[in-house]
Amino acid sequence: MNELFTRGVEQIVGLDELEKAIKSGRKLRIKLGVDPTRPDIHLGHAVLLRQLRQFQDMGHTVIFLIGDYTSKIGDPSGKSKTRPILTDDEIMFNAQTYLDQVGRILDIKKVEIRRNSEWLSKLSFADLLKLAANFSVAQLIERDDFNNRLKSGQELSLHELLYPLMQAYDSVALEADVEFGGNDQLFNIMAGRSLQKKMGQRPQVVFIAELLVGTDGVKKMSKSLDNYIAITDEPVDMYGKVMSLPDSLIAPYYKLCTEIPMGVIDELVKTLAEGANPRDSKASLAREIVRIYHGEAVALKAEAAWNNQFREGGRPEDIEIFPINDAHMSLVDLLVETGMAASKGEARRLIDQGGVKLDDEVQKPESEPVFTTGDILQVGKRRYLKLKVK
RNA sequence: GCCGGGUUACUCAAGUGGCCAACGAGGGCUGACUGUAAAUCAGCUGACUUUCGUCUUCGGGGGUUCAAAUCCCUCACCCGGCACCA
Repeated sequence: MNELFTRGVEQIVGLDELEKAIKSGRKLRIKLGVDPTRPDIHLGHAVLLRQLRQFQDMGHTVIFLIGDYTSKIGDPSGKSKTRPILTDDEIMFNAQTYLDQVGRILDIKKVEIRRNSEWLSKLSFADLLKLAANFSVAQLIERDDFNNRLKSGQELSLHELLYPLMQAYDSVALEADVEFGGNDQLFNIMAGRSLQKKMGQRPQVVFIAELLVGTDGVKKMSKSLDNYIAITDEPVDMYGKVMSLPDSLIAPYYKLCTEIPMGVIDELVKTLAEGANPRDSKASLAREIVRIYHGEAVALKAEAAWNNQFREGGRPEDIEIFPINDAHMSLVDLLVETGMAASKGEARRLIDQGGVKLDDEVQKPESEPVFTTGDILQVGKRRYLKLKVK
């Protein structure tokens, strides 16, 4: 219970209010807003979603707010550029994909799903002006991204300036008690808190989740940086991506991505510091994470497959079969035809560099193999094809 | 509408008439090493060609020149500023 307010939490504004409310047994309305721009949910999002799940299990109501209206504007959060405006179809598609994935973590049947077009589309211009009167320009441009853009002479549209206002109004419309978000959402969520106050509502508690560092070990996990582990990743990929993490991320990932008790994690960190092999703890981390999203049996299987392929240098179990017509075709052509190389030039390069194997035998530029059914073509460390001569 | 700046390969970014298939960085790929798909090191990273070499590429189109990413004209888009309109 105590961990609920600390583990994976960067900041809570209104912690006292939250504790009191929970003690009183009141059912809380917890808002999570999403701009349905990119559909892949990854472990970084999961930190927050899993926290929500805990609240949900305590009987509180999670409100999943799809920013269908606001996404037509484009949230400026963390963006140096104005986002493109999405079409209705794209929004609907992304939102559905999002919901499907969220269902792996939250009990989606108990989630209240709302769209902010429900109320935002009904606001008149006069309503908007009234709302806008609650904020000063100085307050809005205080925000970092806005400020930076102004200073560096970049474009900042008026409609973007209004974004925090709309998100704040969402909280009013939903009568949210708590709003969740990453730290890039701090400003917007705070705006909601103060607008609620001004409009005579109980101000929402601001719950900011900790950021998860991506697989590169440096930047925050995000799809656009391609350093993410999606919760829909194939088990073996998921396992492998965790194994490829820099050792320094073992503890943070245990803390943010699993429910292993903190005491156990601290113990683990200690043994690592004393020289234990990080691989072993990383392997159990990988297994645990795969287990959460795919189940125990699959996790064990993924581990076995990964060990076989990468630790023991074996082949993966299921190799795709590629049919070829001519057993005497050149290796270069074969590589291009199978898609292992994008061009003949690239195929030659791969061969020159010793990256192409046929049945475990490194192929030299001058070799002219004759292919037979069942031959295993390998490019690099992890691309395999089984040939089938017609 | 006017003035100025910009548009270069996956991304950022150098290059201002021939030495440019185009510096550099990131990314990607391959190899070595490793507990690892990490870190580090090395090589590669437009297409065709065994090699010599040939061809296409620097926002689009047109032109000048023996020769253009580089000069001129024109069009499109982006960024500033100014003006016009309120």
